Amino acid sequence: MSKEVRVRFAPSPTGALHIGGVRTALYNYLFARKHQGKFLLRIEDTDQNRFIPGAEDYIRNSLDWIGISPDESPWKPGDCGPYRQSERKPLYMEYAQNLLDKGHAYYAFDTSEELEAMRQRLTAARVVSPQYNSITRTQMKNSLTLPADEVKARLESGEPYVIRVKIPRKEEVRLNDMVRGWVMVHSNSLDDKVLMKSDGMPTYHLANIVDDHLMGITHVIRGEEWLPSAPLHVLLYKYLGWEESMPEFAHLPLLLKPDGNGKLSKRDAEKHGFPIFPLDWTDPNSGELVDGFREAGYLPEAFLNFLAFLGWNPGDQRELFTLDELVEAFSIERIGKSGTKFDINKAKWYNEQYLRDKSDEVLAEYLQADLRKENITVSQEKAEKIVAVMKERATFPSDLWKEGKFMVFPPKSFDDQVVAKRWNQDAITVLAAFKEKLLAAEASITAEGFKEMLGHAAAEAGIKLGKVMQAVRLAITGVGAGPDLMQIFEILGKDELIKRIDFALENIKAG
RNA sequence: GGUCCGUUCGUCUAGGGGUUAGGACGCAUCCCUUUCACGGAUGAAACACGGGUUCGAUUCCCGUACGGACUACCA
Repeated sequence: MSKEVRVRFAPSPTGALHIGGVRTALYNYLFARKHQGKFLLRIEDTDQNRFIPGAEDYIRNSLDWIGISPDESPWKPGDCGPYRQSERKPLYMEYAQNLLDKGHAYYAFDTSEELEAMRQRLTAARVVSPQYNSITRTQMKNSLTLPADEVKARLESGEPYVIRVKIPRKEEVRLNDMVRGWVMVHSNSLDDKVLMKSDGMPTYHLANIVDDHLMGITHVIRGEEWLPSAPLHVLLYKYLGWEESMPEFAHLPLLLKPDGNGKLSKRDAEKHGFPIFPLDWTDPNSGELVDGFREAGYLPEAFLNFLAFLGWNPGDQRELFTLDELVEAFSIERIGKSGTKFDINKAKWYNEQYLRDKSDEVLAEYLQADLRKENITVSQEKAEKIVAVMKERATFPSDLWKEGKFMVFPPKSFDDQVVAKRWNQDAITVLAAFKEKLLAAEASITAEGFKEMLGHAAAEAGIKLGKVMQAVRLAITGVGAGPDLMQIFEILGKDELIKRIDFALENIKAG
């Protein structure tokens, strides 16, 4: 039996968690659950300049919202803590030193100005890729070019330095990606990446290898943007002597813009008017608010289902999956290779499916919440009746109220087009007759009863009901379309109907 | 520019040497119906291009084109 599967989601707390990040987290979660493994969350906050307060909570809340909370995290530590890289700072130097000792890394003292000068020089010399590598490092200020005693002196004097990996000049690095198969790259296209920064923090490259190793990570599932640096990571595992336990890699296809091409970005959300972040986020610096799926009315189960299908499919024709069903069906082999354009229509469709699946009782709660905001009180019984007839046409819970206001408020005006087309003497006659019947009727009438009464009113006047039905709807709701009218009658009740008929008869001008 | 990755209906995708190239969203038409919606039915709609390999290629190989990612003391 192989060892326990352990995967991690490792976001940077630099702002709102992008939807692509949420998907990465989801796939990690699904993979872990599928294999009875553990899903951990590690905060990659080695860049202290980019730290944004609140971002960590945002990540936590986002994952909680869709029900994929990590088994181990900063707020639920397991045996491999701490789970924030900033708190693991003392750990990394040991491994950098190990690399230094083995000759796989070296000290570099170049200032950012010197680095910039080097790049400009190379660019001017038309070097195809100006980088710090096996060629250029011979002309820079580092422990490979400087005399040993000078290196020692610089280090002892407290001069800032970084530690760089020494990439071999000629070596083929290969890795077997679970999504893409064998990927090969020549070491001469890699550069001597910084491993330890001058502030004593590791860079992502060192930290992720050390932490994944220490945390027993078996599979690294991350975005495709990491693929180019994966060979470096493979090299690092090798140099650290961890080749045997190196995790497997799976690089996920990117989420693309809905129009044209390119990576999905915040701009697209603004441009198209739909969210690309799970929850609302207020930038603490600019105060700018970006919309979240949750606040826009997406149900977590719909969002989850939608997200799961962005780059993965079960191989059969099912579309609707609960989290548990996703776990059951998930496999990395079924993740696609190509980038995925973001289609908000599909997300809406998922939302409609899940919305309709909810009980009237639950839906009534959404309605009641909206009603409370407007200081309107209706009985739970009535709220449930309203949502029962409204839910077939709602995309978001807020539509229940937005589209169903006539259930509470009588119309003040009437749709001109419908008036022009349907409002005529027959309609007035039937409505008047219907009102008379209502006046004489019992207090409580069912939809069936209303239908019968209205039918009689029309028949007695010698008018076909179908001819005036829409005019009746107009009189009662103000518009020409909506749910079953008799159901509406039942919800409104006899007295309210009489009032509305009176108002309509007095206020609608014949077309 | 360089390195790497990718390319089936508008979109998400299934498939994979011989298929009427399947499904879903969206779109259109029809049915249901008191309207709209739901639901049902039907339809339009795709293998980027060029060479190979092969009896046969959308499928395998190589190019080309196009797209993307990466190319920081950011992750």
